[in-house]
Amino acid sequence: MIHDSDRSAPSETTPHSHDHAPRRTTVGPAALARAAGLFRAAGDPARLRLLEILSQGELCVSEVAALTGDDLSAISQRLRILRAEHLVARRREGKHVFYALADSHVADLLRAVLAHASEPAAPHADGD
Amino acid sequence: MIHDSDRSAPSETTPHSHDHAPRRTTVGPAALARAAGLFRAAGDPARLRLLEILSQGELCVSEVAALTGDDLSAISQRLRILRAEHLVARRREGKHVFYALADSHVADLLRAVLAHASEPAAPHADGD
DNA sequence: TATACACTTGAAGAGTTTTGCAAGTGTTAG
DNA sequence: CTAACACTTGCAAAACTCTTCAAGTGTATA
Repeated sequence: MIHDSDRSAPSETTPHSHDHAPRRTTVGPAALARAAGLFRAAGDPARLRLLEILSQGELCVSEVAALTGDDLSAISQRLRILRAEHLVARRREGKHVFYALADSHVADLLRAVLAHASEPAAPHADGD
Repeated sequence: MIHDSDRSAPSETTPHSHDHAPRRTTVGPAALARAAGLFRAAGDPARLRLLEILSQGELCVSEVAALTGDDLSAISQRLRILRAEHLVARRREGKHVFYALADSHVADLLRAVLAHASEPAAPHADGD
């Protein structure tokens, strides 16, 4: 049996609340699912590169295709997935369709993860 | 007809008539790949919930299992994926193995995405 | 040492996703 | 109206991922 005498027991006693929900199982199942979908959409090298490219400015599909060297269909397909998660916004102008990051939150998230990924491995004292 | 301030509408066969900054990779390709892996690891509801749980404090596998009601194996498997992307850190103490978020960057990223996902749909002027 | 406990790992099956090509939609020019 | 251009979507094959169960590793205790 587990004896919690080892250390500060990680008991779920959260005495830092009076009228706010103290024991929220999660931040909200729906929000969690949306967040997971968002991460999953961004969790692909090709799509993440697309986001990174768009973070530098609005571009139309042809321009993106020219930049990455990929097929129009492939770009469009990826953009569709990104758009489904509201990561990018679409704007039509004449024959061209311009894409850009949906909002600054996306750019922020992008910056955060790229910064984290750019850093060398975090220091680990033991077992890694 | 397109309005006055047409952003150099690329109506010709060569749509690269823009005069914006150069478009090379701002982050290294390796960083991009790491970031994608990180997103992909977090892009699963079960794993994201794990991260959210751990953001509240360090826990051992049994405790997590008790909280989520999942099998030890399942938890361990997910934790492994999270650990492979350096999202969580492991610490052994006797028979127990404690997990926690790898660093504050992860907690930050988590907060950012959950905040974004918690918001209602962003207002869209047109095309949605 | 042997046993129980806590966790980890391997492997197979099910389910989901990515990809490439071809056909389809919307828009402007003639 | 027809043609060309820019992009989007459907479909089927291939690739990948998640879950589950059984067996394996490491640690503490009798």
